[in-house]
Formats: sequence, C-alpha cells, structure tokens
Amino acid sequence: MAELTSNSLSTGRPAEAPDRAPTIKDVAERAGVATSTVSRALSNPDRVNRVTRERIQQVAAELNYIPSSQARSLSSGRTLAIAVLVPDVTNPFYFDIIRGTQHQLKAAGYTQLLVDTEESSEMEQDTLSKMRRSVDGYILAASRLTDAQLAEAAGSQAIVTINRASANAPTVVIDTPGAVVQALEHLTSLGHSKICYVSGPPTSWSNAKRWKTFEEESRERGIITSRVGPFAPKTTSGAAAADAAARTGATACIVFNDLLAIGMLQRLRERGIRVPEDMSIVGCDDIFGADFCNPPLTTIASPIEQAGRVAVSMLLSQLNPLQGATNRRLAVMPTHLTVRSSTGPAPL
Amino acid sequence: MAELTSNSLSTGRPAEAPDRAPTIKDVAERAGVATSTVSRALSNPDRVNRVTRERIQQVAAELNYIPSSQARSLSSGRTLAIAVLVPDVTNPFYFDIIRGTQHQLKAAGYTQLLVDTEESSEMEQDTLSKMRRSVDGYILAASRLTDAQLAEAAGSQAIVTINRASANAPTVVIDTPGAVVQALEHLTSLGHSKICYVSGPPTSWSNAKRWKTFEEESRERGIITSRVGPFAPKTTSGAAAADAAARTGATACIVFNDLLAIGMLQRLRERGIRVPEDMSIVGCDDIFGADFCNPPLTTIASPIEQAGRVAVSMLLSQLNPLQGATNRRLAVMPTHLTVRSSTGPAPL
DNA sequence: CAATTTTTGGCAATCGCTTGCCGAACGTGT
DNA sequence: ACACGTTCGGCAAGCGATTGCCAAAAATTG
Repeated sequence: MAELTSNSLSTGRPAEAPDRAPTIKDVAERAGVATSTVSRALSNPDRVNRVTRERIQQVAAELNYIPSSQARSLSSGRTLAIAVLVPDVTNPFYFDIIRGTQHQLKAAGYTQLLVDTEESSEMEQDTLSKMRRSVDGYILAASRLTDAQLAEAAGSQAIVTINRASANAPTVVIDTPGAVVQALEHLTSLGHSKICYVSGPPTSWSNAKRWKTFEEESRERGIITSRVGPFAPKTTSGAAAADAAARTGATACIVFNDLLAIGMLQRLRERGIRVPEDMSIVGCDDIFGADFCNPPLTTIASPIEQAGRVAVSMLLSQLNPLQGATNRRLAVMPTHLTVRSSTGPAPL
Repeated sequence: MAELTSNSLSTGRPAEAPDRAPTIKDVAERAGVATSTVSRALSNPDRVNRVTRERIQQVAAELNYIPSSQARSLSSGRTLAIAVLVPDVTNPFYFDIIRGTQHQLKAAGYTQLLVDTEESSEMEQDTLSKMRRSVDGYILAASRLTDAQLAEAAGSQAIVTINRASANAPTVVIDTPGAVVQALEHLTSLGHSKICYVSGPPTSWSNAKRWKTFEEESRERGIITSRVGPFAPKTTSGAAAADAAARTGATACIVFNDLLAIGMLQRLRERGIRVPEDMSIVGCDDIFGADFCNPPLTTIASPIEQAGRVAVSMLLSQLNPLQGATNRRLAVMPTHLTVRSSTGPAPL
C-alpha cells in the first residue's frame, strides 16, 4: 500500500493524481485499454483475454484500485448490501445471529447494514421503505410486523425472516415445538405438574408459537398450566415476572427467553424463593450469561449463529437464482435442552 | 405507502411507472419543474421559493420518493455512512458502544456500517482501505492498529477512536487511571496488599494503560504486585487466568475486563477457591452479566453507550466543521467502582 | 421609470462504473 | 482462398442524483 506512490514515481513522470482515490479510468489509462475492458476484466473475467486481464489486474493492484460501490450499484442496480434488522442490538440473543450473518455476507462479498428497530414495528416498516434503494435484500430477525405488512414488504423486495414464519418469505425458525416438548418432559420427569408459561412480547411470533405448543402439549400430559405476562424481554422485567409466576402456585416455569429468566432468578432469590428447590426455571435461547448466572440456567439451546448463516444463504440464493439450487423456503434449526441447575425435583 | 398507487390512478391517466421506485425525474415531471429544482427543494430548502418547495415536497411525499443514496453520494462525494469497527461483535462490552453510535448516527441522518474485525489488525487495516470509498469516516473501537498504522490511516480519512489514545485522531477514552486508583483504594481498604493484574490482549491499548497505572499506583502504596497473562478477553480464557493468578499468592486481582473476570469466577469456584473469602476479584467495564454472575462482580463501570455517542459527535464535527464548534480531540469518560460481592476483606 | 440587485429555476456537465451493441481480428472448414 | 463463426475490446448511453453557471423574473433603489 505504501509502495504505490513510489511506484507511480517509477513510471518516469510524477504521480498524476497525487492523492485522490484511483478510478477505473486511471487503471484504464495506465493499462492502455478502455474503461469497459477494465470493468470486465475485474468483474467478468471470462469476457476478456487472459493476458489483457492479468495486465489489468496487475495495474489495478499497483494502483490499489478499489471500485466505488456507489458507482457500481448505480449502474448495475445491485448494491451488494443487505440490511439486517434486529429488535434490539443489546439483546445477546441477536449477537450470534449478527455474527452469523456478518460472516456469511462478507464471504459472499456483501456488506451488512445492521439496524436496531427498537422492538418497534413502525421503525421496522420505516427502515424497510427507507432503505429499499440502498440494499438488495433484508434479513428480519424476530420481525414485529403483522402478517399483512410482511406480505406486502415481501412482495416488492427480497426478504428472509428469522424466527417468524410467514407464507410470503423464506424463513428460518428454531424448532420450538420440539424444544417445548423437551422442556416439558424434563419437568414432568422431575415430578412437576403445575407449570407456568412466562410470556414475552405480544407481537413476537415465537412467543405465540411457544405458548401454543406449551398449552397443547401440556394438555396432553395432564399438566395444569397457567400463563403470566406479557413482559418485555429484558432482565429488568424479570422481577414482575417472578412475582406473577410465584402467585400462580406453579412449581416450574418455562420462560419466553433467557433474559427474562435471568431477571426472574434474581428476583426469586431476593424474595427467598429458592431455585430449583421451590421453583424450577427453564429459559429459552441459551444466551451469553445463561451458563454463569446463579444458578446456571436450564435452557433451550439452538445453533443461533448458524441460523444467521442459513438465512443469508437463503437470501442470496433468492437474489442470484443459481442453476440447480432448490430454493428452500423454510429451514428449521434443531434445538436441545441444556440442563443446568435451575431445574430440579418438584417440591413435595 | 399503500395509497400512492391509487393516488397515481386519480391523476386520470394510469400510473406511469407501475412499480419501479420513483426517481427525482418522476417527481420533477409531476411537479412541473426541473430535477435540479427538486434536488434543491429537498436538500437545500432555502434555495427555492416556499410555494414551489412545498409543492415539490408534497409531490415527493405522494410518490413516496426516496432519493438514491448511491446516486447522491456519487455526485456529492459524501456517502452519509460511517463505519464502526469493533474487535468482536459478540463481546458485550461493545453492545452499548454500538447502540450509542447507532442512535447518534441515525439521528444525524447517517447510516452505520458495523464491522467485526475479529481482533485482527490486518482485518482492521483491510477494512479501512476497502471501505474508504463507501464511508465518510470511521469509528475505531479498541483499535488493534499500531501507532504508525493509525497515524497513516488518520492522515487520509476521518477517524475517531474509542479506548485508544492517539496523537493523530480524536479519541474518547474511559478514565482508566481514575478507575484503577478507585479499585486499588477499595482493595487496600479491605486489607489487601498483594494484588495481581490479569492482563488482556497485548495489542490492546487500554490493557497497557491499565497495567501501567496499576503498577505505578501500587508502588506508591507499597502494594506487592504481580502480573499474569496475556489472555484473550473471553470467558473461556478465564480458567487459565484463574489458575495463573492463584499461583501468584495474591489475595486480590484486578482483571483486564469482565469477560475474563467472569471466566475466572467460574474456575475459582470449580477449584474450591472462594470468592471473595479467599480471593477478591475486580473486573472492568460492567458489562451485561456482571450483575448476575456468581458472585456478582465488583467492577469498574463507565458510561459506554455515551462514549459511542460522543465518538459520533466528534466524528461528525470533524466532517462538517461548524462555526463555533471547538473541535475536541479528546473526551474522557468518567468511571466509578461498582462494588458487588466479588470483593471482600483480605484473608488473615 | 430605468438601473441594479436579489431570487428563482433550468441547463448541462459530472460523479465512476456497467453493459448493449458493434466491428476488427482471428480461426476454421471446405 | 473464401465465407462464416468466435473472441475480444472499444464506443457510448445510461444509472440518479448534485451543482456551477446563467438567464428570466421579481424586488429594490434612486
């Protein structure tokens, strides 16, 4: 990088463009070809003779030429950027999704635009419309949109959702039913028969899904269910959640997510309700912190980072329909119950 | 959004552009003016008559016109995008920085490009050069660059660093010396006289800074110091760190960051070393989880989100030098010691 | 009311790159 | 050698904005 100034000096005449970033034109001139040839050599290598191509590539490298993504997308129509919308960047659940998408996008030469929609469907919609010109597609993690909104959006742009099934867009979800069943069996085998579901945000699809499965499966097993909430998916909502759950007389709770569960843990301890002796707690997501909270949380784990990666590949295959690719519309990530210390035998 | 199709129908003739996003030209035609006027009406309102401007704005709204950021930046030279580079998106320490920058950038009409540099200075450099055409500036959180690299980069582009002082770029740092002094006083007042510093990554500026202050201040107070490490700033490195620290015979540790400290907590518990009875631990950063780990961590807290915000405003004022703005080159965020349960009286 | 200044809006060049189209050069089969 | 199919590289027209320059219109002034 540093040597290229000296490099242009070595051409004989002083460097023409002292500082300004080199453009395709600079490369073309220096290589003695037209800009169109440079363009092709760089982005459509087969279209140009090998020796020409190599010369151009060499010159480009010497000049440290980097094509302007703006100019490129202006003329080509593709931006090579994908927006990833998450309800809350500080929620650890999304960390791994973000990392997963980031990895996969970068590998494919795309840029990731991360947007925090602050749990607001308005903001989500707004972003969707404001960014439509600047990205090729969207990944919506835990979208708060209604079905209708989602359908409309998916009609005009490439979208993949995570943890939000929809008939209109490809989706990657985690296997909630399977997960709930595992949790339920774990709890019943420990002797619990009165179990409470601690509900997350009303606009959350996965919350609805979890509750539904929980209720159905519980009925089948003759478990007495109750439900409290909704609560915001934050540790700070845990106190209220814990109090509400304690009142129901349940001996175990399945909690919408780990954030809430961890908050509950703290509150229960304050109130002298022992976990798991008096009350068992099962969380969801196995987020950062679930393993070192007190007590460590039994929780439903899932390969979240992979979910992000899968979402990206689904989106990209939607954007660049390859030959033999069977466009998957749905991916279900497996789950497993990670048992730690927040669950134990039911009190007598 | 939905009404605009019907809107164009109501003009009498069928909608001209059925689907394609409306361009400035569409707006111009519909409003009966030239594109240049539309451009001005929208981004330089004083340059155009009030009634014309309002008509244009109305038409733009009807059409749901959104200017193409690519086209805009091609001609104007500004991208209205800022890249934020962090060493590890899944490190909770950066969450709040990210959220802070995101907020502030959005408020100023900028787009945030988040990049995970994976603790690698090569990747950081690479990003810096690859993105130079697509962003107006960079925020480097905990940069791993050398001084020389940083200086070079800062020479050709707008940069603000966080937690990395540099003569060449404006910086926001947290008040490490103050923090270390607080921690030290806390520990000495509890009777500790042999304290170990648990070191983070060798390329981390704040690590170096913390160690330096620790050593100096300890010397003044007659404390016997030791140092172990370096360790990667992850909970998984905590085990090795704990073992190493235990060997030193120190009764208290000041740990590079909370991630590492939390990992140590787990290991110490496994080994039956009680915290704080046998060993006191002080972390840094007060990240998510520091309050609910076991035992809750005494740590040095700092307004991280605000650091992100400040960094953004420093960067923006660098980009758009306002009139009376005294361009600050350095912002120091205050710190305070949050005492929880991981520190206690020194063993006899 | 003429002269001058200020507003206001349009023209057209430009930003850097992609791509459809075309012609030159180069093989090939007969 | 001739007609024909390929390959390769250049020309030039955009992509959708911004902006310097200019002229028409309006406002101000003496």
